[in-house]
Amino acid sequence: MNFTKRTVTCGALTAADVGKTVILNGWVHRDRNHGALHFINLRDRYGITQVVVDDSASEELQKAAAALKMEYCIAVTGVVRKRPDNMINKDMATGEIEVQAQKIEILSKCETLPFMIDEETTANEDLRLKYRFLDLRSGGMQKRIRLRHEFIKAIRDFLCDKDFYEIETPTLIRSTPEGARDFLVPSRKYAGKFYALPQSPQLYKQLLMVSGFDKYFQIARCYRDEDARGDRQLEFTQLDLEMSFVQRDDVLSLMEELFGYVFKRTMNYELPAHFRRIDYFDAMNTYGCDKPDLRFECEIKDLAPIVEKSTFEAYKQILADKGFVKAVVAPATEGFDMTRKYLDSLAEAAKVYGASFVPFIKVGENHALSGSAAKYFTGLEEELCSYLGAKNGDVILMVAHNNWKKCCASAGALRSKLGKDLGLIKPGFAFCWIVDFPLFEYNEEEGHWEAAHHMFSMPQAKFIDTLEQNPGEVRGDLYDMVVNGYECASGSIRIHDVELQKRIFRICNFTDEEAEKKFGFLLNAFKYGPPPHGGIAPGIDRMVMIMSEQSSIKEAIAFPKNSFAVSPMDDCPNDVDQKQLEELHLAIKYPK
RNA sequence: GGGAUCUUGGUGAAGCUGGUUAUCACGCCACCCUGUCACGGUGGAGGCCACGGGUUCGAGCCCCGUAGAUCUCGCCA
Repeated sequence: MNFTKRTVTCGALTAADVGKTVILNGWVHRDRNHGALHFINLRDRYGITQVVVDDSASEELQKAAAALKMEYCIAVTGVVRKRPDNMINKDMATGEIEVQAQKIEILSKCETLPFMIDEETTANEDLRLKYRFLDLRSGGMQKRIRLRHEFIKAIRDFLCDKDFYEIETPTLIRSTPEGARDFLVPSRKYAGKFYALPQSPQLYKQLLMVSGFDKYFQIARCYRDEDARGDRQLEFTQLDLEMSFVQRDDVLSLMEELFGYVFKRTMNYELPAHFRRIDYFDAMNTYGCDKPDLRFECEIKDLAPIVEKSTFEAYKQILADKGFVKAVVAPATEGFDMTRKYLDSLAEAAKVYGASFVPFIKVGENHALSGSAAKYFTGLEEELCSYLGAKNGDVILMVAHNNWKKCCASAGALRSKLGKDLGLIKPGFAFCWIVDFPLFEYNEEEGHWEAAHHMFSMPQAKFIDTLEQNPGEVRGDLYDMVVNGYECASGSIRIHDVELQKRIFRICNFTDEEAEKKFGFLLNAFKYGPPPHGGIAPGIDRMVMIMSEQSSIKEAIAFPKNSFAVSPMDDCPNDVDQKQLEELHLAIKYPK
């Protein structure tokens, strides 16, 4: 096809180009027609350039300009000229110049838009996804997709400089038990058999270690057939990474260096040389979750010592039953009233995680207490306030539960909501490591232990001899990287010993025969000189979401699915032909 | 599977304790305009207020149901 091909992009021209004849290709972003003077903002991925058609233009050119509508794709031939001094637009990269059009060619027309192409699209998400190709034209989406590209490029540059190999692993793999639900792919050649899409390249990267590729990474697509969330899609991208002959701190240091480099390069943001390391139990007790947002304080305190002395019988009973009582102090905040209604909304947030009610105490002058639970602490006013560091105007919120995790999580929900609502969150990026996770957790429904992380993580040395005696006490060489309250990477030092691996399978209720059948290829490989190894896998989409200060992972993905795992644009998932089903030896049994 | 919130011209919103002609901004169409840059001005078109029932003299508003959306609990090694 013949068209007038661009000689420059819409972001390139400066005062240095004045006098040049240029050709621009792009979309009509804004169109300001003053009759005999007509401005057209022409946009492409690189920027926006102002095109002018004035009364010196031929009648034909003026007509062509008048026919333009928003988002027409056009070619403009013209001469770069400096704008008059008082007409320079300092907010535009190309604001010093404009292009005086000599010829305008319409490359393609555009129907009336379903929504405006702005910096950020305000239309509801369903419509944005249906017209994702238009939504992606917005300034915000363009920036985020660019950031994602630069982020991945910086990762590749950094790791390749460190002698890592980028190696691809299969996306049609065998389905393995445990973990998330697999996406299955039916086999045509083998009736009744299936491939699975990988939840992660976990086993392959371990096998690569056995093969001697001692520094591996991959920008890997992963698939988990679970319900979506704000920060979770069923299809997502990880930086999958593994190294041989390393210990935990080697992996953590590498990540600190990597993210320091990447944040500096892509955002000119300085990260600390080392990220704080927090023991899993400390994180739960202090922040109420294993992915704390460290951009604000508002720490959770154990209230048991004070409650013991109080007359709060309901809570004392919970403590007597080996339960837990925790408190969060909502700091007095200018312009924010702790109304009854707001306190109720806090209680609702905590109840989601198991708290049955949330007593509160308002602190007045000289430790005067009021509120639903104040009466139980008569005589303890000063002690309570100094223990919690509560001052005049603060509100003390309490939660209790027989279950430690639920007590922590309820308090964590309070902390989290207060951080957002009271504006306690400081700008920036707060990285930390959560370390020493328990290796196993008990599955009440199934009635056996299972891996908290996955079955290939190394128990810490001091537990190895006595794993079976009390699996709940065993801590693993596990680590999560957390940023601003999001789990952004998860990793571990792996097991590389056949016997130890078999013991872990047994604790997780796999017989030797089952383990051999399902993981035999890994156990077999471990017979042939496997190196000590470990790794980590940061989530790319989630990092880009956080870096661009978004709260939805969809903002970091070009073509995401909606919350019901549907793509409204191409209407997927969709029906397939009966013939396809027959080739795959499948029959559909519809639910009632 | 559960919970919360929501659904009003193409888009985003307003619409109070139910009251007659459903309001505003952007967009769209027509015309005017020589320095705009989210241009401005004048005029115009465009709505069974998601769908189906119910209460009422009267429903965008109240009640019930259905569908869809967003967030969330469970789930996510």
